[in-house]
Amino acid sequence: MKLKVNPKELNNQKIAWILRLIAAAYTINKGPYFKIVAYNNAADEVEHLGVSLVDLWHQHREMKVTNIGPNIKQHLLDLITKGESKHFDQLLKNIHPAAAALIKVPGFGPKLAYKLTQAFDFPEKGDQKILAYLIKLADTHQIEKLPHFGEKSEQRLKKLAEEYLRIHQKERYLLSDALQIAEPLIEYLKQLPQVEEAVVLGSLRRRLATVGDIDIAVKSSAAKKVFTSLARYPFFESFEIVGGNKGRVVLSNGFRVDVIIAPSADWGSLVQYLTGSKFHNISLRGYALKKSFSLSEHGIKDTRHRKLHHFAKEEDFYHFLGMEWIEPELRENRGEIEAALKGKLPHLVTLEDIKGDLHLHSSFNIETNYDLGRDSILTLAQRAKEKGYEYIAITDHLPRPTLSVDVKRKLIEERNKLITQAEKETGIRIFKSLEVDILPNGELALEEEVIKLLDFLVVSVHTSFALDITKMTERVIRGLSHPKAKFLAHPTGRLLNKRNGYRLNWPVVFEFVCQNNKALEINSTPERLDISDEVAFSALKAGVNLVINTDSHAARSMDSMKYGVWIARRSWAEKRNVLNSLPRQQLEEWLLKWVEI
DNA sequence: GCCGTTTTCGGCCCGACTGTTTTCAGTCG
Repeated sequence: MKLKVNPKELNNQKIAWILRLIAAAYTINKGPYFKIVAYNNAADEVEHLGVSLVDLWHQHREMKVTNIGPNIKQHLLDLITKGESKHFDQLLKNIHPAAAALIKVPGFGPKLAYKLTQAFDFPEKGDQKILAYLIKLADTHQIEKLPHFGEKSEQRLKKLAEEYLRIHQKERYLLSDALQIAEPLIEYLKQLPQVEEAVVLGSLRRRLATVGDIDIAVKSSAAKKVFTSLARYPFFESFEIVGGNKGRVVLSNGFRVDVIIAPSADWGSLVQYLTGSKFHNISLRGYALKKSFSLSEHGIKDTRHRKLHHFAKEEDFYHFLGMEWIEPELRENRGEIEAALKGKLPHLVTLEDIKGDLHLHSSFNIETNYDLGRDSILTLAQRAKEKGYEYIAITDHLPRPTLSVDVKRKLIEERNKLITQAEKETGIRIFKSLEVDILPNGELALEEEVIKLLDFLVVSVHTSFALDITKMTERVIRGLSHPKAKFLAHPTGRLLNKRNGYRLNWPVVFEFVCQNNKALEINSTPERLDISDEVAFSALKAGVNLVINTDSHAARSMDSMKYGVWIARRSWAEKRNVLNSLPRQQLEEWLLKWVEI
């Protein structure tokens, strides 16, 4: 096959996919093992990069990325500038295009894809068509005739292909949805007499914005009884036991839950191993290996004395390696192992550190084109009080632009009265604010006469998402330049599984935010979680301050704060990096200090 | 092909599961 890409549509995801394809080509061609590893490492890196590789090149003429050395870099530049790479095409020469489609299916590796596409006359284009052809081959028992294949593999491949067509193309699950499924199940398991402990594992424990499936570890020495009880849990579509200690459940809503049983003696090792991330564990093993230790879910093996050390507690597993216990949110191989060795891990911000919510929508009828909130200003303030907050900001959407300034002013004055009342009634400090649109040219969609009635402004982009990266960057910077604009809300506009969000030139935005005493929001709405932890991680490195808000349109949604805090923790945020962890007086000093730019 | 707390050469994570064949290859997390 030949690789043809449109440089304009080249994003990190596509680049990662191409790098994996090259790794697969080396595997098929029995190329050197280290090249396969190198290309896969490069793909992993690109996939987890906070910035777009293509943007990096266009803006700075550089591409300094771990695991991308001079060679891979040159090939990628060929793709970015010419849309093709002679070297890649040479490697892919004997690979059928259908093989590239087949390896997207979990369970299909390079060798299998190669064998199948060599043996049969697959269509060249269209993932659906290619998989349909595979299913037809299985149905007509063509595959089992091949050497090293049998009836069971044939049926397995068919099942994998069908599952991919049915489920896998679907989106990942939101963190919030996954927790709503996992938490009752954990409670159910914990109640069982044979169960000492039950926790979530994997990406859910590390609090990723979205997760592929749910893994739960159960501490028990009676696996069989646990499985029997598990099979009685309501809303199952199917239940099967995989190996001796693992049960796989598919819930009626399509969610997959794996339940792994471990005895208490090895609990720590197992939980460490299954929490991941894969990259954290690889890095940890690499470090351990230098000290002649081999790590696994069973414990730590001293390779010189062949002695296996067992760990009942995860903390002891890390301590044995001479490092601090690492918070699950940090386990992404972003330098946490080095920090843990030096005893310099960050003291991550917690939900209890949060003193207020600076992005809330009330039900006050402000004559806006956008959605109103469901609850009154007073209700929001009361909820804030219950949560132990010291302050909130009411940041309704702006009034319709077509209204006269007079009408707008009257609306705001009326609303200000209600805010003052609620403030008196609850003792919560309530800032008078609006969420103001930044127009495509960077102007704010609100007149100065109205702005002066407000304490500060939340600014955000709600229209014209398609501007190019340079124009969009100028736009948000100009919007943030208003002295009363204190932070950019949902800075990329992404909607998880639905919309990628616009691109910004982050170094430029970071610098502006730092130098002008502004902040970036982590929006805690489960469908947004914007900015991402990757972007927040680089933002904090650049010295940017964060605010974590819920953007609630109902009092109940104010509980979503935890999701934003988790994203902040994943980006290494400490309390001092999060402005709405400040006590009221200090927060006011920041929020109400307007500096002309 | 890339990297560096054994740093410019030598080494690159680990074990389980599955299906096939009977000692291993392929894939996954």
